[in-house]
Amino acid sequence: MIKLEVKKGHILQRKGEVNTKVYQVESGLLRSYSIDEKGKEHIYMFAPENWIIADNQSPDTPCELFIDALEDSVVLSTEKVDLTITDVDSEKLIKRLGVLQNRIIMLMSATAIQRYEHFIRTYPDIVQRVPQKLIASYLGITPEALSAAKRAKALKK
Amino acid sequence: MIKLEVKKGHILQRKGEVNTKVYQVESGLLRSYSIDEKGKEHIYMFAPENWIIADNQSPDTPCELFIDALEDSVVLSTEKVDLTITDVDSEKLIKRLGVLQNRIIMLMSATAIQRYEHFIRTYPDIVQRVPQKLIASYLGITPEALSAAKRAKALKK
DNA sequence: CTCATTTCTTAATGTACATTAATGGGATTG
DNA sequence: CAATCCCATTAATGTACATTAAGAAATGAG
Repeated sequence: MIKLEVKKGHILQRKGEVNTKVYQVESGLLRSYSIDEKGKEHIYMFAPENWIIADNQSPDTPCELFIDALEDSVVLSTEKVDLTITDVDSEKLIKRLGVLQNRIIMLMSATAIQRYEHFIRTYPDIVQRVPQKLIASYLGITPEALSAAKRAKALKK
Repeated sequence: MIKLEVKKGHILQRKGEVNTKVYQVESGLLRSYSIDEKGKEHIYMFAPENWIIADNQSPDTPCELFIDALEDSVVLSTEKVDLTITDVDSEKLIKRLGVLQNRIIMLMSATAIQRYEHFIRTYPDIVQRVPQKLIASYLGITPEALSAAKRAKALKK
C-alpha cells in the first residue's frame, strides 16, 4: 500500500494497461472515464474523499477506463492481489451494485433533465466542485444539451 | 432456502415491495425490469441457468425492479439476511461490477446497432431464447429501431 | 388444422439530443 | 495588467431514435 500525492490533471491509469490497482481517495477528487472511437470522453465515476475507485475488470485483462485527478489529491494505492477476501467488504460491493443499477435504469428510461436533477440530489457536493461539462459527460449528454435543458426547465416556472 | 417452480409469466417480485430475497436459477430463464412513468418496460437483466438475480437495493428499502419468469423455471429462493458473509463470493460480485461497468459505458457511447452486436456476441444463447423485442428493451431501444438498424446494416453489405 | 395472439417489419412523422460555430465571461498566468 | 485559456451559453442545422399505425409472419391454444 503506497500513499501517492497526485497533481490535478495527472493520469493514474490508462485504458489498455493491465489494471492491478485499487485507489482509495484520502483527499481531493478523482474520476474514471472512457474515451470512445470519436475521441469523446464519458465519465464513469467521480471519487471524492473516502471513495474507492478502480477498473472493475479482472486483473488479467487490459482495463477499459482512464483514471485521473480533477483536483490535487492524496491517494492510497493498493495492488488488487493484496486485497484478501477478508479485506473486501461485501456490503460495500453490494451497495455499489445498487448505485450502478440505478444508473443503468436512469440511462435507459429518464430524460437528460431528469438525470441531471437526480444527480444534484444524490451528489450535491460534487456539483459545486466540477465544471458543468463534466457533469454532462457523466450524464451521457453534451454540455450544450445540459445548458438547453436547464433553460427549458427555468422557462416553465 | 426454498425451491420454487415458477410458470412462464409468473411475477416473483414487484417494484415497491420490500426486497428480501435472492433468486438462483436452476433451470429456465428469469428477467428483472423496471417500468417507467409512461408504462414502458426496461429490462435490467436476463438470468438463465446458474445465474443469480435480485434487486441490488439494501433490504430495508422498497425495491426498484420487477422479476418474472420468461420460461417455466426452477428457482432457489434465499432470504438476503440468511446469506452470511462467507456465502457471498466477492469475486463474483466484482465480476458483476465489471459487467455493469461495460453496460454503462455502452449505453453512454455506443449506437444501438453496436450495442446489439455486443449483446449477441456476449449472450448468444439468450438471443435464441427470447423475442427480439425483449432484447431491444435490454438495449434501451424500441423493437422498431432494432428492426430498422438490422436492415440498415444488412443493406451496407 | 384453425383461429387468436404475439411478434416482426415497414413507413410517416415527431422529438430529444448531437454537432458546429460564434460570443462573452471568468479564471489563470506571465 | 494584458493575453490566454477554459467554460457556459445560444442558435442553426443534422441525426438517431421514438411514436404511431398498419399489415405480414410466426407462435401457440384448443
